[in-house]
Amino acid sequence: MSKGITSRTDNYSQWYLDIVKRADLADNSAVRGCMVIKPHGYAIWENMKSALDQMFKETGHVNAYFPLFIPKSFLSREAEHVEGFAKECAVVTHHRLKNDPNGSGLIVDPDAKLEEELVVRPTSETIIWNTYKDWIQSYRDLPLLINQWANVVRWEMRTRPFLRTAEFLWQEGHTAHASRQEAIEEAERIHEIYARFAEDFMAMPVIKGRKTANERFAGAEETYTIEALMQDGKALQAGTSHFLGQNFAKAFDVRFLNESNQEDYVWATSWGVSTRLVGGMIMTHSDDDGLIVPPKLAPLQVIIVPIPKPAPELNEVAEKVMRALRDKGISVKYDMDMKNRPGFKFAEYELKGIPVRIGMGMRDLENNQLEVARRDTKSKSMVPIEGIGDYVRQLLDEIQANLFQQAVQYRAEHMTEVNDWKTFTEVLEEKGGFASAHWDGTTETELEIKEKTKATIRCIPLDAKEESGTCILTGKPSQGRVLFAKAY
RNA sequence: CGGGGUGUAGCGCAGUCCGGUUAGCGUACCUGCUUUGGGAGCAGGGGGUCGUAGGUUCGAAUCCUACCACCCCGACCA
Repeated sequence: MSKGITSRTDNYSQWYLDIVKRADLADNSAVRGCMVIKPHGYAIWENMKSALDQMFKETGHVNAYFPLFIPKSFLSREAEHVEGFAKECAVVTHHRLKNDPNGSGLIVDPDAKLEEELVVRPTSETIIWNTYKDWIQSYRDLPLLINQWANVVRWEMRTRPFLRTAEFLWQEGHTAHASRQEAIEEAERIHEIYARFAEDFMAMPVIKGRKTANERFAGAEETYTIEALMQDGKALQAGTSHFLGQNFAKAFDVRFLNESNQEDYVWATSWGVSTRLVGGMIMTHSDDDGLIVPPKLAPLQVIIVPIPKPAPELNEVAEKVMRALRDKGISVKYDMDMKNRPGFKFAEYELKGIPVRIGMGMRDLENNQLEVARRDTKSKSMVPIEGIGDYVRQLLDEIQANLFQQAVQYRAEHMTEVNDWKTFTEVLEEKGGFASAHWDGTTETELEIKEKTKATIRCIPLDAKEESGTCILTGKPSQGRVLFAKAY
């Protein structure tokens, strides 16, 4: 495209990289696999963060902070957990540098070797449960509902901005409960919050479901997931919430006395969403002209562009319009830049995904009206200055709703029930999206299907109806459909 | 880690095969003038250890060796 964005049909992953770059969301950094999140990208994450944080607080959670470094021995306490993460850990082995005696700059001081190596957290279950052991004595200390906003490191071989980076930002909740039931309810409550956040704020429809044993979090008894569908037909795991049973309590010896003075291990959950959501947002809504941000997450909701350039009469009206919008809780900026012409600004703000643009020239003022353009449909209308606040408020809501509706429709069109192997492979290969099919419930079959089609079981939907059928691969009996897709 | 590709100005590239004055183009940047309702025009100007380190040569962006980084496609993963 003229704006330097590869079209989605030509090369979807290049399009994605172009959007990230041209919309000023992130840069590659000097460190392999790690990105610099630029102000515009970070502002979107901040908006996600504050909405989620509020939802967590409303459900009784509090924030805390645990160390970046985890003693290596902690990681190995829970057998499945260590197996899941061992392959992608950054390890700190020394604590000092010194000048190379041979004069070739700094070297690691061999005398500064750590007695116990430290792992840069890939997730914090182990250090947190080691701490909880000291905090929990009785059922009166429960439930313990803690969340932390942090960075984590997973040494990925292949990275993509936001979707998979070696270091990423996220929140991880870690809760402790007196009963199995209570912990399961907590995991479900958060699952629900994630789904609501994705749909209400990101305008990204998600399917709520459970992971199969094979796809489950290392160390969990049950993993709940929200799965979204991207515009290229691939699925994105957008958030997971885990019921951890007593696995970590046993590994870290976290016991409590219940009301009948009996000792028991506590029940645990953990749950997280990450900067990956920014990638999900991009791939759910954006088009070949640039980024599209749902109004509720937009760093800036409305931009006012003076035509052809700032002038006293225009500035005065802009001030008035901004007051009217801010009264309605809308974020707005007036572009006072003298350097660029309107056409340039239009393109630039479209690239950055500002939901609404107001164009304002002398001709408009004479008619007491403004040109209001919406980013999602790119349509423009002339709107009376009087009542502009209410108009834009309503327009933003409409944009938010429209983005969601479009995504819902896309997903509906890419949700295919299939009953035979041939159609199954064709759907996955050509049409993309979710293939809803019967599965015999075994990991062997799941792996064989992955081997043959590159598709995985994204989830067992919570709302799946009971329906007997036969496995798409083996023909063995099945009690319900699961969702297959190629995934990010 | 396998297969392929690319490293030359902030960004995008040509030049490399076949070594030879001062390394070039677009864009962005700076100055001035004219412009201004969908990425303005003209003129002038600044900006380069040609990825890094060795080697060959009178002479290397160009040839040789090693290394590094990034991108694409696989295997692994949120």
